Amino acid sequence: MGRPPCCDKIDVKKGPWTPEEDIILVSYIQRNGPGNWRSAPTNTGLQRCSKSCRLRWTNYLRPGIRRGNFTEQEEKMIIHLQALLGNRWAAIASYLPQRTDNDIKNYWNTHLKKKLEKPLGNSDQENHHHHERHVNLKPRCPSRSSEAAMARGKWERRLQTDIHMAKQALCEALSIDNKPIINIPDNLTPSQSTTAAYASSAENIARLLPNWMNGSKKLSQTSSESIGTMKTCSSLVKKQFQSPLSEDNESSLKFGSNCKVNPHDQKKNHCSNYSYSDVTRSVSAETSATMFQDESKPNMKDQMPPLSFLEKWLFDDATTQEDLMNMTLQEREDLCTSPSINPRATTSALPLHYTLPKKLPPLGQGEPPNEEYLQETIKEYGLNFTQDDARVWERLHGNGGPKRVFGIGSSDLDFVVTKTSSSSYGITPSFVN
DNA sequence: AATTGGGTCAACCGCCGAAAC
DNA sequence: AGTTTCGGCGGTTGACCCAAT
Repeated sequence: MGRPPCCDKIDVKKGPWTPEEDIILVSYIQRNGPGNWRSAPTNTGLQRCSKSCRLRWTNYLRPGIRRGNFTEQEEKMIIHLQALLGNRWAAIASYLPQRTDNDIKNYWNTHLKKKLEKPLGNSDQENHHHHERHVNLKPRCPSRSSEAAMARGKWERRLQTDIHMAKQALCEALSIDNKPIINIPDNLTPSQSTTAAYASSAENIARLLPNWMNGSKKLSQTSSESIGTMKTCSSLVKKQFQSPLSEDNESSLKFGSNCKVNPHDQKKNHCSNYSYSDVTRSVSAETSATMFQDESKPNMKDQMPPLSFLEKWLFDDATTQEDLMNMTLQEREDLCTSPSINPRATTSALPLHYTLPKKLPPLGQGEPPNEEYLQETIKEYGLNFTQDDARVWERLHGNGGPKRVFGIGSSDLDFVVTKTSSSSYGITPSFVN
């Protein structure tokens, strides 16, 4: 005997998700956190398989997702990373925190692949050759020995790890200044960046939850404001969740007066069917991103820092790339831990690479905040710290123990729903074992 | 106005390793 | 230890849109 199945495979619904289904799923995730997909269909009454729920969340509903309008920088990064890593879209997506692997894959298949195959103009041609140089690194030639291929595989993995480590170090170092780190291209206004139907996930959630940020015209500026708006949202969600498969009267509550929405018309109407589009604009992706913790995407102070050495390397600068390529692993590690890049690195013997746990514990099972951890964190940030620090946690507990998830509020889904802090200290109990 | 063909992208499929029983 | 499912991933499909004819 093995595991019991998560859902009845016979009555599973397929095809596009309806807004009602989205609401049900979002509500469920607000209560239970992402990760427990197995129980999602049974607990919500959704006629979807767990896999479909997970996919819907990770590719579409998850906050912090930006859709469409790939910037030139993103495009270059994808091209370079694809050349370096191949079609490992999940790995590539980990360098573009706001993009899903599915989106990147689609964008590659529909835009970039063709673009690179086409004969190009002068400036593009350089990129093309540049790209080809990378592509040619790949072990395509069957005459190559398997040892060479293996060595290359190892080298790629090491390089990937190194890049990741360096990026995180840079993220950490640069985010200390509390600079705005969200990476919205200059040429896009907030509304432009979310013009597509179901454009940003913040928009999605707001669409599903009309009072999501009710009463906060501006972006939430203080934590109390955020809490207030979250309260509104939360109570609404609770209310909705009590009768998720409700009839028209409730769906009109959810979607406003024009709520007879055919999902396939959404693209046409560009959200005009929804009465809360203005409210939606007041929600930054960043704000909403902190309200959920995704289990598959490292939050790691999520966004990219300003153009870094590594980004330069990823984008254009062949010289820089060669420099990095020529570095030994040790040298690259030194770069990552250099105090000039990461002032905090000197105090830590721990690797900067921190992998987020894949699962969140069920509500109520998180451990209480650890005193030692709190003291260390307060020492590091003062009393007003608002984020957990995995590095501190790991320094105190090593790799064996339970791991703390980044981010107050972001990982504390219980808080989002119940509005009661999970701990008297105000930090989240989001541990995994 | 009708048809056609290419572009786009959400969602499904199948595989694999890990986890649960 | 063996079986079954889950979760994650990459490849693919098919419905929809839109411009060209």
